[in-house]
Amino acid sequence: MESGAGLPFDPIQRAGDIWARRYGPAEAMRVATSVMRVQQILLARYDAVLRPYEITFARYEALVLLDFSRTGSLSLKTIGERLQVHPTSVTNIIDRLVTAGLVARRRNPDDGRGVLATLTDTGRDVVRRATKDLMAIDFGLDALDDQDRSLLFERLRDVRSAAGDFTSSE
Amino acid sequence: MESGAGLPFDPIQRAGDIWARRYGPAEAMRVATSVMRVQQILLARYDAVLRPYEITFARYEALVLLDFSRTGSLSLKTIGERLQVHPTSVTNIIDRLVTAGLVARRRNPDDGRGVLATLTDTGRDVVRRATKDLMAIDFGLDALDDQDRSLLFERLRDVRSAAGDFTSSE
DNA sequence: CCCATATCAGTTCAACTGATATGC
DNA sequence: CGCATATCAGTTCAACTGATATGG
Repeated sequence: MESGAGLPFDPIQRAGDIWARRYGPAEAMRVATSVMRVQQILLARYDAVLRPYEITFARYEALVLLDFSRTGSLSLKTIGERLQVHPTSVTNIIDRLVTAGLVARRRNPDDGRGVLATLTDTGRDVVRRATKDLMAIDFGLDALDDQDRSLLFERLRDVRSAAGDFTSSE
Repeated sequence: MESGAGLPFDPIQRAGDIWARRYGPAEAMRVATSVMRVQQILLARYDAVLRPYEITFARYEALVLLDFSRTGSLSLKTIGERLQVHPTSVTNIIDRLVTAGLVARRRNPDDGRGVLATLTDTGRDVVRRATKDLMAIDFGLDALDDQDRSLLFERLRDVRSAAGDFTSSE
């Protein structure tokens, strides 16, 4: 992929070496910095792929969640919980998707306090096409084989679990 | 660590299962989503630890880089390259650090176009104490042992390398 | 009444674009 | 002159706080 930047050395490796001499054990810092940087790289690539559809990755994630639901609609509350997004951010994300014609808002018939976001036909088409495009670039992870991917998922799940992100095995 | 949220199931695991039935192979998507979420979790924890010092993680990273340099000073250009941050963002980050009295700006004597950012005594004290605090929480990665950390670093390095982030082995 | 859900107004933060000043 | 470095003005985005409206 090789975007123009490209230092002639690995800045995280170098920082880790200096860190180890100056501060102490550098293993955690190296992983932390790597996660930050990879997140930045991946997000930039996803946003580039999604630009033609005029959606951000955050909005794409909301569309996927809706496409997954049986009826194509979910309460904003549920969307916020699943995507771990702040209520006001959910309102904003759905606002944009409604403006773009990809989602419709309606009151929850079962609970007048709630609002349901529902995929429109256009929205369903966009999420399917965007997904195809993201899978075509392998989510920016073609450097990893399936074993690496499973391993990475599991270790990152351990971190999420320890942070109290969810509770299944306890 | 258990912040209040906490779903009764792993939302990424669940999304992966549905994805596999609806869209196809879900390994890449699971890793991608995990990276996004872990980055969010870690950043929130770092910002909480750094709040007493009134710096963000981005500003902390700049302080560390300066502390690592022989003279405690680097050109803004170098800082931007190492931290992979946009020039205007570097200006902003250094602005804040100067206002907080942690860094001083001066012209580069060797190149009048450049500006050097230099750690103040206060800045050096803050970065040392903040580092101690971050190491005390193990950078939020106490769920991983050293072997996991090395493994994670290496696989994430593969992703960064494939993205052209640096060139050392080619 | 209290609590839940969603929204609104406004703040902070960081990435970015485009234009500009200054020095090599 | 062209090019590099940094800054400035302004936009977009997302997370957040605090306040508010509405319904259970």
